[in-house]
Amino acid sequence: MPIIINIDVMMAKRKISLGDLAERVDITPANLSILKNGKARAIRFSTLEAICRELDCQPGDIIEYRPDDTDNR
Amino acid sequence: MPIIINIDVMMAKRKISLGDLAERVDITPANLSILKNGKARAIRFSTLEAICRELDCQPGDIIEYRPDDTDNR
DNA sequence: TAATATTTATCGTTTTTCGATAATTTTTTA
DNA sequence: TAAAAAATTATCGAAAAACGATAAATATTA
Repeated sequence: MPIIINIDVMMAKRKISLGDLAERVDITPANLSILKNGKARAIRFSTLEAICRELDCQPGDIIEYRPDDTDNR
Repeated sequence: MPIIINIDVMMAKRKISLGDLAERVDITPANLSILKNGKARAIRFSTLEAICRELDCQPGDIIEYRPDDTDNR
């Protein structure tokens, strides 16, 4: 799946742990971990909003589309 | 909800209609319309991927977090 | 105004989030 | 290096939501 989730960089910038971010986003650490590590297949905008709010960033900072090389158009 | 979906700009850039984009993304025009007009509450990464692929853009080009003014942090 | 495109709505099915929880693994710290 | 803490992974069930199919309404275009 060439949608890449990268929350780690912003977390490092904000110096916030997964546990703390989970608490502020109001989601369990287990579920945030799943999302953070690219195991989720979708995301609710309410969750995305909370993450962006707490990390003070844009969706584009944590979600990337990386076309695979076979997909040249 | 301060997550703003803006697919129109990229569609205009690529000169593609909603119907055509829907077909290429393999989703019904009705559902793409819902997504495009901010009526959806979530998105599957598979759908986001297909949209980015067909519009040749990044998630950040079509999804924006706009904090509301009461939300000053 | 007629044709076409888009939006809105409803229903049912399927998918997926997410909580709760526990176990496992990794990382940090003393 | 051993213990503690944090993060990851897994499972189950409930709730939410995507999405298809379809039709109707509205808007746009020719």
